[in-house]
Amino acid sequence: MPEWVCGGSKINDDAVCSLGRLIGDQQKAEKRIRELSSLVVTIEGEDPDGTVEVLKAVADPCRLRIIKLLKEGELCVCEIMAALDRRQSSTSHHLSVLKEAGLVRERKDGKWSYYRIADGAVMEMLKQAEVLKKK
Amino acid sequence: MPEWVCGGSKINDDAVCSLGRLIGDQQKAEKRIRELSSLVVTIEGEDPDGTVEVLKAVADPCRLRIIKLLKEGELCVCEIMAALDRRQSSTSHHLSVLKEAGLVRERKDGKWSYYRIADGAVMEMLKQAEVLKKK
DNA sequence: GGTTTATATCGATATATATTGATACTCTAT
DNA sequence: ATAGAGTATCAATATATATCGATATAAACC
Repeated sequence: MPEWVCGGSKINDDAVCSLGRLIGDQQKAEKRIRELSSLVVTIEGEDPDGTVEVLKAVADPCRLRIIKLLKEGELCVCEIMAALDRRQSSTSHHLSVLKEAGLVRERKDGKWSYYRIADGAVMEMLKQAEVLKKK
Repeated sequence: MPEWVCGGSKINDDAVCSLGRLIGDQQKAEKRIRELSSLVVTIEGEDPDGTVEVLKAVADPCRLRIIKLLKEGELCVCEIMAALDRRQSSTSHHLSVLKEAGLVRERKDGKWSYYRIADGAVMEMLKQAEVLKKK
C-alpha cells in the first residue's frame, strides 16, 4: 500500500512522491528536490536565456553556413547571398540575427556592408559541436 | 551607364553583377563568386546539418537548463521534471531530443531512466557560448 | 534634384517545434 | 494475471521563426 499521500496539484509534488518511492524515504526525497530547485535558482542567475540566444543564432542551417563562410574572412552581403543562393531579404535577416547575438560584426563602407566573425569563441564553440556530431 | 548586362534569373547572377560594380571588374567578380561557391561545396561536405542538430538540441531554454542540471551528475526523469517544473511528457520529449543529438546518455534501471552528459565537449561548447553571451 | 544600387525592414504566409492530454509500453509487486 | 508506477509516444494545438515579395532607407552617380 502507498506509504504517503500524493494529492498535490503541482508537478513538484508528484516528483517528490515518485522519488520517495525510489529512495524509500520521503524525507530524503523532499530534501533532494529542494536541492535541485536551489540549483535551478543558481542556473537562472547565470542568464541561461542569454546563452540560448547565442546558441539559437548558430543553430540554423543557413546561419551556420554563413559562419563557416566567414571563417575565411570578411564578406559583403551580396557575396554571402550568392554563395548560399538565398534571397537578399533572407540573407539580411540571418545576418541581423547573428549580429544581434554578437557572433558577427558589421562594417559599413558606402552602400556596402561587410560582416566578419566577432570572436574566436565562435569557431571554438563550433569545434566542440563538431566533436559531438557523429557519436 | 551600366557596363554589363545583368538579366539573369538566378540569385547568383545578381550578386555577380553587384560584385562586379564593387570590384570594378566583372571577370574578377565571377571568379570570386566561383571561389565562394566551391567553398560552400566544401562546407556541405563537412555535414553542417549534423552540427546544426547538435546546436539545436542545446539552443532551447528548457534543454539548456537540463544540461546545466546534469553537470552535477546523473538524474532521473522525475528529478529533472521536478527541478524544471515541466510536465512529464514535455520533459521526456526534451530528453529524447538531447539523446538523439548525442548530448546525453541514458541508463535504465527497472522502471527508472537516468540521464547524464555524454561527453566533456558538451560543457566546453556551452563555455564558449557563455563567453559570447554578454559582449 | 532625380535615379540607381545595396541593404534593411515589414506584412503575410508557410513550416517547424514546444506543449498538452491521452494512451501505450515496461517493469515491479501483489 | 492484475494493478500500479515511471517513462515514452502520439495527435492536436499553439507558438515561434524562416521565407517571400514589397517597400523603405541610405549612399553613389547622373
